[in-house]
Parts: sequence; structure tokens; C-alpha cells
Amino acid sequence: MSSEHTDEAAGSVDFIREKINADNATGKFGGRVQTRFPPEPNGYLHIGHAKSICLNFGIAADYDGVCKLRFDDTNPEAEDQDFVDGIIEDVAWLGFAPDEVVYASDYFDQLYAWAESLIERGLAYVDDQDAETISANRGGFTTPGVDSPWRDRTPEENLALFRGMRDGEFADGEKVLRAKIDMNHENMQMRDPVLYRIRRAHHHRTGDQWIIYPTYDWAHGQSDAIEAVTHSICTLEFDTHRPLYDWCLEHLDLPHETPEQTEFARLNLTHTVTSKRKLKQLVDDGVMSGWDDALMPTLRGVRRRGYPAAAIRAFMDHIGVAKTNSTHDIELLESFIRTELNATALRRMAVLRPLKLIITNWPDGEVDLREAINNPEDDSAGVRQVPFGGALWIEEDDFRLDPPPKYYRLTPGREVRLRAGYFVTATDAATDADGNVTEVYCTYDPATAGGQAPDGRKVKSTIHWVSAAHAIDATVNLYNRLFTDPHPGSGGSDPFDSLNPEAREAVAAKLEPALGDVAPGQVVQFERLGYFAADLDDARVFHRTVGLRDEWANIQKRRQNS
RNA sequence: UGGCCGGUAGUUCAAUUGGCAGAACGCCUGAUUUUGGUUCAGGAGGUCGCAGGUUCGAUCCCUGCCCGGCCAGCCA
Repeated sequence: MSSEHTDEAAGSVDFIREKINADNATGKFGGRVQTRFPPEPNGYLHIGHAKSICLNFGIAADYDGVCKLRFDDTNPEAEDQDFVDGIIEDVAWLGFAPDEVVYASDYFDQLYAWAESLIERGLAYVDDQDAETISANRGGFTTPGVDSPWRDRTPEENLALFRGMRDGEFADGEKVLRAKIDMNHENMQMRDPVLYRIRRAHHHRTGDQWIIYPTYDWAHGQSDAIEAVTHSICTLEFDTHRPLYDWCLEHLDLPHETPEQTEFARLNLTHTVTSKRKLKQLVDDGVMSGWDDALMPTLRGVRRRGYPAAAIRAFMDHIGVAKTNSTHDIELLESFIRTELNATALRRMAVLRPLKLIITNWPDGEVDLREAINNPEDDSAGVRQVPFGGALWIEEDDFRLDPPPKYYRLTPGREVRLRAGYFVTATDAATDADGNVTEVYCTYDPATAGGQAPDGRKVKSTIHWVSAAHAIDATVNLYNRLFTDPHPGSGGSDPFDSLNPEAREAVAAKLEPALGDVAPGQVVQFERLGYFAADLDDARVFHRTVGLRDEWANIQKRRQNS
């Protein structure tokens, strides 16, 4: 069986695995473990779903069990095949292989048959009240509900009516099938919940075969039971549905042991939203170019953005699972992204805000090839040649006419290292009418080729550069927090009020020639700047995955605050 | 307003029948470094939601209260 989560550190497993261990100890499911990941195909998966995916597939792997991907497609109105295909893709991208891809709609026949059996047992009835009336008669938290006038129809009458619903004898919304439980139950879910409704909508899989569709409550537990799921793991908001989940299964003849539902807290992240509804709105409103916009917290979005699947998995492993409502700092996720990318990403040089640096004593027209290390964390990544000349692009930020305290970079009279190149000393700078630096002049020391002085003298900093004569032009998309509020929508506010107007910025960057060569989606480190992903479709576009930790930024922030 | 679920460093999670409150990320200091990155060493940071009670001893057990989340769709 497994190592990582079961025996490694007894007592440090999460409460769900603890429960599974307990079930295995009593032989409740004969030692069998089966889970499922059950998305509704009405949108694409987001980072919050990744927690559930890792949990369900992770548990199955840990216990040598089974985990299927099941589409909860009981509401045809919002669902479609594109979402199904996208979700299958996303799960695979995250690194999981479902034992099988199944659909709640596969079980429509069985679900229907079970509904008839419930009717025969006098436990369900057809209600003629309309939706508003049903809602009004449900009562409130402190007031009892009111029985429907149709609650006591005979099984025969109910059966005939239910078949009529199925056969198209009634209009949409004219009748529903309800469980007959208790209109006075303290749990609102138990006040005769709706089991079937009439909806003349085209279903992405069953087409027009059905005009009645089961509700979540009538479909979910039964689907679990049909598939022989043992541990049905869902999010906290289904907690009040658990008695209903159990009630349904209790009154049917099941092919397997009764599955048990366990709820855990969904993943929230600061400065973003993990709600399909809100993400859909961002797409519909045109704030995002699509579900796969690199700013979207969707799996497709973060993939375009360059988040490695392995880093997401490591993050999910780290945060664990509990019942405490929680919002993780998005910085924690980013630290996992950096850890993964630091080990794997090739280093390259790119200048995001180019400033011309002229080496005044460089031999006219000469081009030098400098050897640069591809990844200091990984010797096997090798080296590359980078062309060097008398005119270079350097980062605007790397030169100051008037350096603030603790500024180590280029400034008149100071010597710095050009990475893998030479030591240079700034001599002068040209400025425009507003005093902005337009060009910097320097001299280089030919004896420092490769970046080291034979006399052993040191420099305080190393800066990156790109040869002006060889630079590739590219668009680099910089991203900031999607929402300025760490908790968008907190305190009853409209989450969209805190949409960050500066969430994206595109700059015209200069890249070293080797960057002409990256594969679509490949993530590289632009030295001293961060990790950047080549766009999936356009080789001349890069997306900032995440910046490097930036101590200089911290120093400046501190100075500002003091 | 009733019920259910929660409340432990800034954040998220740990703490094996009641026994000196820990980790990760973030922050700070130092070392290393041809990335102000990485790595390494150290540091600051807690009224265990509050108040009572039981006990030699309570984050843990009991009672009351406070705060947060969820539930009154023919969404899932």
C-alpha cells in the first residue's frame, strides 16, 4: 500500500485519510478505496478544483484504489461538450489519469427506475405547485413548512403522473417529483426536496431523449453507489446535504456498500476568485480574453502563464486538507512555482525596459561570443554562446545618475559586471529635455573577459544585457494581482469593484538570440527578473509566470514606509 | 432568526489516551554566490476566540458567550 500518507508519520495524516484508515481497520469496505472527481461541465476547471483533483486521485493512488472522472451532467442548460473535453485535458495536464471517464447521464435509466421504486414505496410524489409556491411553502429556519396539497397522492396516481412527466404530457415547470420526507425538518434540505424537474433542453450526451432531469441530490449519491465509490469527498457547502444523501441511498436496493460522504474546505486564494460563476462573468464581460487568459486562475490560464503542474501538486500536498474555511496567500503558491522552476528552467537574458549602453572603447564593429551557463542548479543543462558587442541593451533600472542608498548597480564612476561578459565602468550619460537618461556610456576592461578580474578586484553587482545588434524583439506580458483586495467581495462588497486596473502590462522587450528557440509553453528564467513562459500560440510573446524574490524591492519599500 | 461546521504565529496547517505550543511561506540578520536569485545558519513573531468550571496541571474535558462560514434553487 502507500507510504507517503499512511505509514510515514502516523498521526500526521489528514482527517479524511484518517477516516479511511479507520474504515480499513474495521473492514467496512473490505479494504477497498474508491473516490471520484465529479465536476459539472458548465465551465473550465480552476485552481480550486486542483485541490479536489489532487485529493481524490491522490487518495486512490495512496491506497491502491480507483478514482474515476465523473461528469455531473444533470442540468443540460449550462453544460456542453467543449467543457467536457477541456476538463479531461486539464485533469491530464495536472498529471492524473482517471481509471475511467463516466457521466451521471450514463445512469439516467437507473436513476429513473429508482425514482419509480421510491414512488412505489410511498416515498415520493408528484407536486403540481409552481416553483414560487414550493419555495414559499418550504418555510424558514424558524418556521415550519407547509405540506403540498398534492403530498398524499397514491403511489398509482404518482406513478402515472411521473410517467406523464417523462412522456411529455406536461409543460416545463408544471410538475416536479419530490421526496416525501418532512416539511417540518430542521434541515431545510430535508423538506421534501425536488428530485426531478421537466426541462425541454438538449443534453450534450443524451440529446433529446429525456425531458426530465434528476437534480444533484437524486443523482450524486446514486452515481457513487452505482460506481462502487467508497469515499465520496465533497466541499463544505454540501454538509447539509449529507442527511439527504444518506436518505436516498437508504431507501434503494444498492448494488454495493453504501458510500459515505465527507466534506472538506475548498481552496481559496488571496487576490483572486475561485468561483466558476465569477470567472465566467470575467470572460463574458470581456475583462478576460477567454477561459485560457494567462491572468485567469483557471487551469488553462495558469498553464498558459507557465505554472508547472508539479508545482501545483506540491502546493496542494503542502496545504493539506481540513474543514477550516481558509484562504491561502497566493504568495505561498508562487513560492512553490519558484521552487520548481528554479530547479528546471533554463536561464536566459532579456531586457524588459531597454536602455542603450555604449561601450566607448569597444573595437568598432567587433562581435564577441560569450559563453553563458544555462542553469547553475543543473550542470547537465550545459552552456550557450551569447553575442556581445559595443552597443547593448540594459535594464533602465540598472543605471542611476543619482543612486539612492544601497544601490549597487551602474552609476557614473562605478564598475559592475555584465553577466558572462566584462566589467564595465560608467563614464557618462545622455539625457533628454526632461532629464530622462536616454543613453549610457561606459568603458570596458578587456582583461575581465568572462566576468572575472585577473587582479582579483570585485564588483558589487552583476547586471544582464542583450546585444543591440542581435536582439530579438518580443512582447512580454507582465501580470500583477487580479484583484487589489486580498479577499475580493469580503464584507459583502462587489468583488469586481476591486479588479486591478493594472493587472496586466505589456512591454516591448529585447531578447538574447537563444530565446528565438524556445518551444511553445516553455518556461525560462529571464535572469534577475523572473520566470517567463513562451506563449502557446505566438513565439514572440512571453508571459511572466512569477517574478524572482526581489530584495531590492523590499529595501525600497522599507525606505518608503519609514 | 433555527441548525450544522469551524476558531492554534501575519497566513495556512501540526501537536499520538491532559504534561515546557511546532512547521512551512512571509519578514529580519549574517555567510556563500558571476542572478539583490539559489543555498546555508540564525532571529523576531502566540492572551491556543472570550469567560467560568473540573484537575497537581487544560490548546485538549464540561458550561456559557463571541466571531466566521454554510443552509430557506425545479444550480451543482
